[in-house]
Amino acid sequence: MAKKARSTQRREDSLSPDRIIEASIALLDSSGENGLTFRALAERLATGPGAIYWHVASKSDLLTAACDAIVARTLSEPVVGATPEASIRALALGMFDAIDAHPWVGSALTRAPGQLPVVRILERLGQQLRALGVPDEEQWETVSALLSYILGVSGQNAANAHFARERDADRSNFLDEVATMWSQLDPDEYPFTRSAAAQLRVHDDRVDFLAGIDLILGGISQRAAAARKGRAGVAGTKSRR
Amino acid sequence: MAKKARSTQRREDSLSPDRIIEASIALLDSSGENGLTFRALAERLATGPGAIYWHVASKSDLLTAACDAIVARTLSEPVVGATPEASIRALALGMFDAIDAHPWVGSALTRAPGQLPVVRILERLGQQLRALGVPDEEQWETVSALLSYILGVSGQNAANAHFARERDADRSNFLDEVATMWSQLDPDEYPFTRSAAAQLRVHDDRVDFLAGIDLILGGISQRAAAARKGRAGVAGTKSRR
DNA sequence: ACCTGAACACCGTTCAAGT
DNA sequence: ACCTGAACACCGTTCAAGT
Repeated sequence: MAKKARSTQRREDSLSPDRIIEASIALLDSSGENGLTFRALAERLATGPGAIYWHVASKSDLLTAACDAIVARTLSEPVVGATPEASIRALALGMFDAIDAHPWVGSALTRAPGQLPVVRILERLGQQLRALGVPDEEQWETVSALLSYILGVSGQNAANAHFARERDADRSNFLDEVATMWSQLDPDEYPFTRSAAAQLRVHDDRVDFLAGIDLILGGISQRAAAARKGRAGVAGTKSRR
Repeated sequence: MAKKARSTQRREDSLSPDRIIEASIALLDSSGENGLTFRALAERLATGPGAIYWHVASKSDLLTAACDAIVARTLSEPVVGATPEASIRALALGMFDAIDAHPWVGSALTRAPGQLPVVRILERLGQQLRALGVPDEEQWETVSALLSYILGVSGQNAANAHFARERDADRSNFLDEVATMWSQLDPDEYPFTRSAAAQLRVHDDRVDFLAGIDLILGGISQRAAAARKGRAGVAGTKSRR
């Protein structure tokens, strides 16, 4: 057999960042956040823990890279022809579903501020806010609000999934435990939470998530309306902040 | 010397959950999230790691308890006579400042879903939403949105502080690094993020945070206005969702 | 009832040594 | 250039044994 022509030919099963990331995703999906271990990973890749460090700088980098792979996949469809509001909703729901499928992505996102996976989301949101006509000076705080909300829900979802895994391996079971705890709180001190316990049992995370996005979008459009009115009416009276 | 009268008298320096929690807070404030260690804690309390387990069930319980102590302190002032909106703003800002002073509280909150510290915040928000006249069926999703946003910002702040500590011990230095990274992104793929890099350098977290709260409050009032209009006008046309 | 501290079963990371 | 795997410096948690 003549040797292969390609000069950078490698053994099919040799290590590479991509193979390591794929194995990490598989491990995280099957065993949760603390299932990702250099030793477990090495076993899965039929190598030693040290080998992985040739391709990857640290565990947190690896987690961020795995997270980024999921985010990039999720944001891959461009969503043409929709209104900016619809695009933001679609983008947000896409992220929600991705985190629902891979809860560890939620905590990875909140632990990688300003890193590539977060930037991908920021960019998409920002472009839609521009399309929506949000004035330049308000774009940063508006995109920050949307992003914080999305990351907040992500983190909560991840934490719920993590707790459910640790405690009883069932998620609705865990929510039920929390609801029971809430309904046993002191009625004088926690009237709202007690009544909310019932809602907690029947709520739909996805619907609640979208309701929050709509609330923020509503705030954006209200602010835009106020700005229009301000421009049309008398000078600077009643301006914001 | 006659022995003291109190029957449950203990050595002044004996262990108690409270002393352990205070020592934990001191440790977390001075050495960050992973400064809290049973060995370091034991040394500070002049005892062994095993002794702590007599009073505390696990590390995550301890972290939640420390977090709860800060949250309870922060929410202690009742804020009388203010409008519901102003109360929500004050409450949110209080939490923001507390997390700014104790960044580890941010990540502790996001890792304790449905637990006491989160419930305290939920309750206060919920009571103000009732005062605001948000209808019963909308209270849950509204309070969820506010809470997710607050927790999202908390988590981001905690992550920023954590990263800054790990990398260069200076926070604005870290934001500068991120801003530089953003400004070097591909202009075609990341136009928004590149232009946002400038804002990142000069922004004020606290102002941005409040702007997000105002956006959500705006969405709430807009929804209320739409509901009033719907009731006054023709039947169910233009109803939400 | 409360405390001690050694021991267990793990971690991430490094690094001399190999190919 | 890439891989091996033992070793280092940690962890949280348990538990027999003490007072």
